[in-house]
Amino acid sequence: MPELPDVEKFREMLESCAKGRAVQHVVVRDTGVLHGVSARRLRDALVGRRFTRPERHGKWLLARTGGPTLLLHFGMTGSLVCGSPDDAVEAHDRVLLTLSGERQLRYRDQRKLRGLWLADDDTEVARLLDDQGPDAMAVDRAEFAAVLSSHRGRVKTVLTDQTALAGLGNLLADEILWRARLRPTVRANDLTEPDRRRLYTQMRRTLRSAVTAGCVPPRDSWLTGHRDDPDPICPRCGAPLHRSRMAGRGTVWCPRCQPDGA
DNA sequence: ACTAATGTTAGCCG
DNA sequence: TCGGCTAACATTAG
Repeated sequence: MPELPDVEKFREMLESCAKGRAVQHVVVRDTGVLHGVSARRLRDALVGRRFTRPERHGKWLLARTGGPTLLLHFGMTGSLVCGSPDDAVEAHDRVLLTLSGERQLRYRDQRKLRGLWLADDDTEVARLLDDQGPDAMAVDRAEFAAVLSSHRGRVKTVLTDQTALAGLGNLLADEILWRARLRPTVRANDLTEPDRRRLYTQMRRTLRSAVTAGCVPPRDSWLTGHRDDPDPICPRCGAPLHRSRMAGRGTVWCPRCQPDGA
């Protein structure tokens, strides 16, 4: 599930659920999601702290407290749940943070591909996010163009490379390229100036809608609404969509709408 | 039984 | 150094 729009939804949830509230209890039900921090140190660092305004960079969520920062990454199946301590605990609830005011935050994740990190200060936050490219929501057109021009790989690979640009995942990349009428296999540095402008515009439009929806919505008018169909059809031109594999990820595109750049 | 799934990373190769 | 590929991580659903 989690790409930038999902993580932004978690950020908004965290802000409304936890901002200003103090951590009363920390329960780690599965230490497999902790990275570089023990359950004891996590508890000692967080209990008694109050959450301040959370931030997001790419697919990372930063739960700030004014002291240490809890960093969350949701992998492919993670989510953040805000509820009551009385809610039934589910099988994949890995970490529970009980907050003042009868609230409880939960890091829920089936596959445990990523998890939780703890940074003692901003220096350590910066170190953990050191390899991240500019955030896809915040990047300006010039910087975006510079990212594309400086990579010789395929444009889809560049869009999903978190060190080049942070936030886009497999679904968003396919969706944005389809809207911009660019084939995922074209070389990023072969894009023309109009290509780059169109790609930037469509990235912004797609992100704006997806952030409003809180996910990459599988709407009928979106490519994403059809990628799991048995015989998918392009919702724009009716041509049969193509499927392939790029960098190990399933890739869907329209051979008619997204012509070979050459 | 086999495959793919919205993520990331180490290791290998050219 | 860069880009591309594969396996691995852990788990479930079709």
